[in-house]
Amino acid sequence: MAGPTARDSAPTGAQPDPWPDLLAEDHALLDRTSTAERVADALRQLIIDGRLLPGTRLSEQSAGKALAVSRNTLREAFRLLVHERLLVHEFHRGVYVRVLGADDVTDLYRTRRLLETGALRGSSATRRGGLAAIEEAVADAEQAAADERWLDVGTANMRFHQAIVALAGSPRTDEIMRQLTAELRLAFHAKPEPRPFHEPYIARNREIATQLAAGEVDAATRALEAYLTDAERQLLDAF
Amino acid sequence: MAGPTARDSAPTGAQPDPWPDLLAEDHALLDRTSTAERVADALRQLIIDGRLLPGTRLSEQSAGKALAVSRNTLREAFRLLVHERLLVHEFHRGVYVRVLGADDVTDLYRTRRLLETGALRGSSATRRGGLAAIEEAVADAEQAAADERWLDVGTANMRFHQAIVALAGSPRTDEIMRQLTAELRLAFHAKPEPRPFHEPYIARNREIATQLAAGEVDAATRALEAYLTDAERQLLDAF
DNA sequence: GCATATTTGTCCGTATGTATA
DNA sequence: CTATACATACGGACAAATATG
Repeated sequence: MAGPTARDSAPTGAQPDPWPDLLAEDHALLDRTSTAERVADALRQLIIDGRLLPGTRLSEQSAGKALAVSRNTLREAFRLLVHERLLVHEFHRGVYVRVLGADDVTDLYRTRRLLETGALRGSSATRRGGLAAIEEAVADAEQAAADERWLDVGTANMRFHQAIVALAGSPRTDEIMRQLTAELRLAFHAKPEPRPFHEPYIARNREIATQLAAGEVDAATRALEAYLTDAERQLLDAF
Repeated sequence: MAGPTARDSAPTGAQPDPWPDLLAEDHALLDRTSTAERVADALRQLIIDGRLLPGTRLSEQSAGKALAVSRNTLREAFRLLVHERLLVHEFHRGVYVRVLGADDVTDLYRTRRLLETGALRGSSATRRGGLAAIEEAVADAEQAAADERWLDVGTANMRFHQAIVALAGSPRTDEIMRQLTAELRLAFHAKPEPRPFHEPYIARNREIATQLAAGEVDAATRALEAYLTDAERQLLDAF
């Protein structure tokens, strides 16, 4: 699998290869990827960053001109993002940045609870590298809060939860969690006050991280469940 | 949101509307959907049914001719299925029906364990309708086994697990599980002997269903975990 | 309610780049 | 190395549906 593109025939000099292994991996370098995927990446980032707000219409013509791609290519990118639930597609009417409803928030937290508490329970004190990632996310959130960079606090908080799910050691679960958090951003961007949505949870993240480091998995799981319940209610109250 | 397409103005006659609410919902009727999605549905079904085996190459030209759609439309459908991991896309080489590796099987079962046991734990004796769906899936599997329809046994078994996850009451979780089971079919189709892969589990499904009906959630969870461990090992032994 | 303009859905032709016999 | 086949990406065309005046 994944043909290594063998480069047996080195140039017959003594000089070592000045290009270390940039090939042989996936790397977005030198567009070893389709433009549709790159367009999807760009649009996804715009949505996650809140520069394309929920409800915004993305016309094929204007978006295609802005991104300098043809309509066909753009439509392929749209399909990907619709599949990720970041866009909605209304037949013969175009695509829009998704607007979450209260039921979406409820469902997102239900799914998160399943994944996150399951990952905690399953990782019985193992996986030391995973704890390091959790610790780092908490530290980043604390630093960002000290600098009053509330949006970065939100990003670090999400990295914290991503790191918790990573304890399960499953690439597919990681990918599922990535999509859920991207979708959750839509709810955050609907409300323009980042500070009260993120600040209260820094201390609770710290507490959970400490409990995990001490091997108190059950306590950490209960704390995480309470965390998710409170965060969900806070988001729902905004509706 | 989700514009209800209000039909306030009823026709002013005494006659009741002969067309009950076919509008106002999603409805696949009268192709209220794009051809790309229909093509994706068709291809997905072909893969799930094993009529397109893992490793098969799907050229744009021949597939487009067979399905009578243009290459552009076909490419949109390909993007969807690649995103669902049923196809793989090798740049400038085309798309292929995915071939699972041992690591994929391991990861699939890791994720299933997380979802299925989590759904069981979370559904503390609630949701009676959910138990009915579980019971029905088990009964279907038993009937199919009696008729020696082993492929249908496999389908019913998967419905059983889908019904377990449905206890979580989350549409997103249901959708995730759907994709996982579709992906798992790829592993089954790699091995052409359906009977030994499905038959041994019918009795175990029955046991789990009985335990659930009796409210013995912990026992059912342990039985389900053992089930998944055994099924995973059996698939891995086939490599 | 009607006529028009705009936008999407779908297809086709084609130039370019890439992989493979 | 060349030739062939194919994927990539673009642009144009037309029908169908929707939005607008």
